[in-house]
Amino acid sequence: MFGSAAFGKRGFGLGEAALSSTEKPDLHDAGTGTLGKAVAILDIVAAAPHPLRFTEILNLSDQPRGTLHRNISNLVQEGLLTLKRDHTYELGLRLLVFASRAWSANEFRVIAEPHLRRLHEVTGETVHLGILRGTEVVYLDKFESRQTVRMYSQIGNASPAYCTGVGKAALSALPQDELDRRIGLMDFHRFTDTTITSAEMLKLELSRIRQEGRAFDREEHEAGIRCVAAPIFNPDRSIVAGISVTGPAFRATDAALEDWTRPVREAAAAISRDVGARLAPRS
Amino acid sequence: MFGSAAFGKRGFGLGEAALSSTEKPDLHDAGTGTLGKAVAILDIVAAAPHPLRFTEILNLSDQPRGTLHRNISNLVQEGLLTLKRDHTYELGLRLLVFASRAWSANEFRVIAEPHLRRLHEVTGETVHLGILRGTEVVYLDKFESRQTVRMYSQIGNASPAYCTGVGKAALSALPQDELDRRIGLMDFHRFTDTTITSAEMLKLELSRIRQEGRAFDREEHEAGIRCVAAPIFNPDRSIVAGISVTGPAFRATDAALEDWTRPVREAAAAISRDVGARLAPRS
DNA sequence: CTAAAAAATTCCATTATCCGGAACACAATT
DNA sequence: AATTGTGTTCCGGATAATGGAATTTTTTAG
Repeated sequence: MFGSAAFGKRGFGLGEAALSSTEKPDLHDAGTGTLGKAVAILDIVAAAPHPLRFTEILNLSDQPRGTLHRNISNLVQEGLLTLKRDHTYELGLRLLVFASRAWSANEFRVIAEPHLRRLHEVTGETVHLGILRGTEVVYLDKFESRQTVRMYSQIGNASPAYCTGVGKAALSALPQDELDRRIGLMDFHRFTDTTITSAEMLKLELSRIRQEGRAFDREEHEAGIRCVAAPIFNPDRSIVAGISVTGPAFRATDAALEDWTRPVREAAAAISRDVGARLAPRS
Repeated sequence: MFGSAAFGKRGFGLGEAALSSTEKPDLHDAGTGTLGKAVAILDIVAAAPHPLRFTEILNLSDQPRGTLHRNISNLVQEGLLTLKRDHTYELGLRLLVFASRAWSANEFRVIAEPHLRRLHEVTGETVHLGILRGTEVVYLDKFESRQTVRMYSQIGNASPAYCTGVGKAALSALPQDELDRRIGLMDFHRFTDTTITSAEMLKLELSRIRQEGRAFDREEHEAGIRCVAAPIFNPDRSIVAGISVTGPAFRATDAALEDWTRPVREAAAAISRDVGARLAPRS
């Protein structure tokens, strides 16, 4: 299987980000000048299931040979891309260095951290924090029940929003027009037999989530994994995220999910509150 | 039209990387064209101890207002930088997404992983894998003794090579001329009272390390932390890295470090061998 | 081992793109 | 209202990116 190629294209961060209000409705500007071309290359290399050679990148990109070669060379020079001895390319180490800082300095994450920890202690299960970026959820933090699994395996991962608890919770906090816009960009793919596979199903599910204030994921993304999630957002919706308690199906029964609902909601509310207070326009 | 001399300046990754041979001793080339300027901005934001505003970045960079503003806007648009509501900038989420892939797909790391795990099981202590990048060591992987500390806190971190076990081990594997070049770029800073603070001291230490085939860090970087490390490298030195076993001073006594030496050296040798075999020019 | 094909890299005239000084908004401060 | 500091936009000009084609290197085939 092969993740749908279509990336969101545009940058959503925390600030201006989440609801891109005054955006020209062009959904197809393929690259903001030179930098855009460079990032497009990184995207191609990142999305590939195996290390790519020059010509492979050439075929996947729309840049002419000469141009592409120079752009790649620049990326290598900057340490964002690496040319290995076997003539294949890898994402560069410098990205790790940047990401390390991006993570540890991220204010939103720092604010949420104590609440995550508490939620983990209360439930004893794995807790995730994810933030909405276009139509995907990017996992920002995680507290694991059993630490046998490695952390990096999840943080920074981007999953489709429509089939994860955190993603659906976050979507439910978007204003209607913005939500519709994003749903329009989605590309529904069936991962399991409970996966939501149409805009209609998703909208129905979201209205239920809005009413109940919590979202479930009953093996919609990965078989054997279930969770409850709740939305996090600040007053002007410039930050839209979610938090979840996850467990293996045999432990995360309907009853258990019901039990976790209150603590998850409370943690989410607490984070929303703190974020509203500490990341206000003027501080 | 002479061979080589191809890629220049800086890019150190895995491939051609590690010994960048024919380079002018430029110390601070502030930007390879447009991309270089963009990365320079990311660097400034990453290095800052607190979130920066536009004017602060302006003062720290050598780009004129108009130029800087446009470059920053492009970065924000690409999701590599985030403009928050309080007018400060943060590194963007997209860096996390890229780094997640960069880490999980990194061939060198994947090859080393089983050896790291084994070393951790044998010693019962924390094990680090770091790769040399210029004058710094970037930590690529880590197996912790007690999993209470979070992983991300170390992976992707870049530390000066001269004051860490992994760094010194790696440096010891460089050819003399390349080593001299890099030492010339170093900026010695005293972290503790055992920190190496001059090129002479470092060279002396490195010759000892080369003889013994292992490097110590006796609280040179951080008080209370000691380790033994061994170098990893492939035949042509295009990959230069190190592996270490680390512990708190009270446990990592001289005797303990001596005990760990053999397993560390063996793990390093095994990784070097595997890397030589699997990342050969022709595969 | 040699020949042929494919892939990777370099070249260079053209022009699109980026540059950057300066003017313009927009706050916050007095 | 005046002032200062900060962020954003403009636009002619120069630089740096472009991309087609030639060259070199690597790989495959004979």
